[in-house]
Amino acid sequence: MPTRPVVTRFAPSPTGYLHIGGARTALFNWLYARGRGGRFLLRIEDTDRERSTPAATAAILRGLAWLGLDWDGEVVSQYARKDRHAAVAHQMVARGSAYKCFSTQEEIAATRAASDASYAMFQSPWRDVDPALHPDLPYVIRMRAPREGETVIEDQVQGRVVIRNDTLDDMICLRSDGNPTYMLAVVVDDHDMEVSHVIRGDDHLNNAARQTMVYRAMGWEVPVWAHIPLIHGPDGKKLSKRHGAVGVEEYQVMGYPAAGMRNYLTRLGWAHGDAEIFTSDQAMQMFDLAGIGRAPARLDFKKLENTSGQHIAMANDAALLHEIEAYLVAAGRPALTIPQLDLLSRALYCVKDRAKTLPELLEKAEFCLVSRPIRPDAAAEVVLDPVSRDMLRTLTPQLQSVRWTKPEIELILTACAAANGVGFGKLAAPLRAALAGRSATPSVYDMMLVIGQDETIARLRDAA
RNA sequence: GGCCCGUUCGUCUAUCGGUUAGGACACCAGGUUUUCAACCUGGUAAGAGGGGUUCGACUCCCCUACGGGCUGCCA
Repeated sequence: MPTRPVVTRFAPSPTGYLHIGGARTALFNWLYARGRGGRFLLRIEDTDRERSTPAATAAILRGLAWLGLDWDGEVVSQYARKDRHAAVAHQMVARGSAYKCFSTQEEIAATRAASDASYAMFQSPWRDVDPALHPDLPYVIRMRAPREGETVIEDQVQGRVVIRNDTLDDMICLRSDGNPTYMLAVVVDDHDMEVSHVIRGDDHLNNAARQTMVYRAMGWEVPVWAHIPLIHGPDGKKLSKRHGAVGVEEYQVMGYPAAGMRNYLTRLGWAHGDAEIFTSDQAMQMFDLAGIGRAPARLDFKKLENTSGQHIAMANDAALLHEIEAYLVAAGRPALTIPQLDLLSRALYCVKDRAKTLPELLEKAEFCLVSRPIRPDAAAEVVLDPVSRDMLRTLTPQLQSVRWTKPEIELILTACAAANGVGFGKLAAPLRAALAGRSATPSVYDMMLVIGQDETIARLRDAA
């Protein structure tokens, strides 16, 4: 295998959001390059002018940025390189490895219809026509693909794949409007960008054979191929809208931290022994093409949540706070005030290891984010049942008419318990049953500590 | 239709001819715990089917079934 600098790339077509599968492909390329001191490039495949949109490109860039997948150099627009592609196409014609075809789409369709085998490949009647006899009409440039022999793809994931040349037709390289097709553009760009490793979805495995022909025709070095299986939905079917979240930004809105997302996606369809939870730096060191599985992997939200939770727990507090702020923006939720941020940062130690997602973390930190003093009309509140109310009355008669948040009630009950020498669990049980949701919260002690209930704590200590 | 790829616990996977087929998530049971979460212990659970090759096959070969992809002037 030739040794040249490692250069990988991610080359999405801007027709929508950044697909979760595309994100994983980008991640693999990024890990491979970054782990080997190579370069990771980004190219937008926008040769299809009908469907490419600037908004889609922006969404893709946003998605990559959120996942922390940084690329080297400028974003390359494939469309902007159309002249170069056309030049190569004509160069191939000059070399005899491609030819001008004047058949129109209607003619091709008619030929197919007249044929017995409706699946028959189209064989252009212009393949061997003397150029001197060419009409002055619009034409496409087709590859003069070899009809004998076979093309071999040495794939790092799928192994050695042999494709008979007679099963490949003369693909179009240059459209009749002078624009290149994907099949030509991708090869020219990868060559010009000095891409050494093409890591992409296995839906391109067959294409690799045709693209190899272009490399050969131009005398260019063929890159190392690695065709990775696509991601499927939980039901094993191809991932689609009906599976719910397909775009990466949806995952950001659901509150998964980028590091957890990266870890999960890396581990989805790739393994390195028993390694499960790792940082991106560790992933870069471990990542290799040999560890990529050959079968499509299914998305498993349970495992994603677990991985996500472990990353939240191991996150650096400052970084986590920033991530939370970014999450709130992405989710369209109100930003936290400075005092709230301050309180939250103090509460992190007792809430971050018990949340699977960012919104869940916020929910468990509700006790320190709610505005104080708690007012009867506060949004997050509960109405006490008679038994619980009675309990509260034993210590603080003036509390009867006030409605409290759940954590607040537990706080009060703790003081209550301390005063009566009764265990909190015993006293709180009936009340807890009456509380809707039974949402998990940090320990009362931690909550009081965070919100500065030092006096209450002191009283508890005395009682104990 | 043709060609190509794939198939180990429910899920992600380890194994690269010889293992009681391992780990993780999920699940179940028990423990710990002043709540929840966390944590600890244990448990259920897998080589699609059929032929070969071999002393020996999850590992190699063939067939079948199932799943996926390509077969576009889409990428």
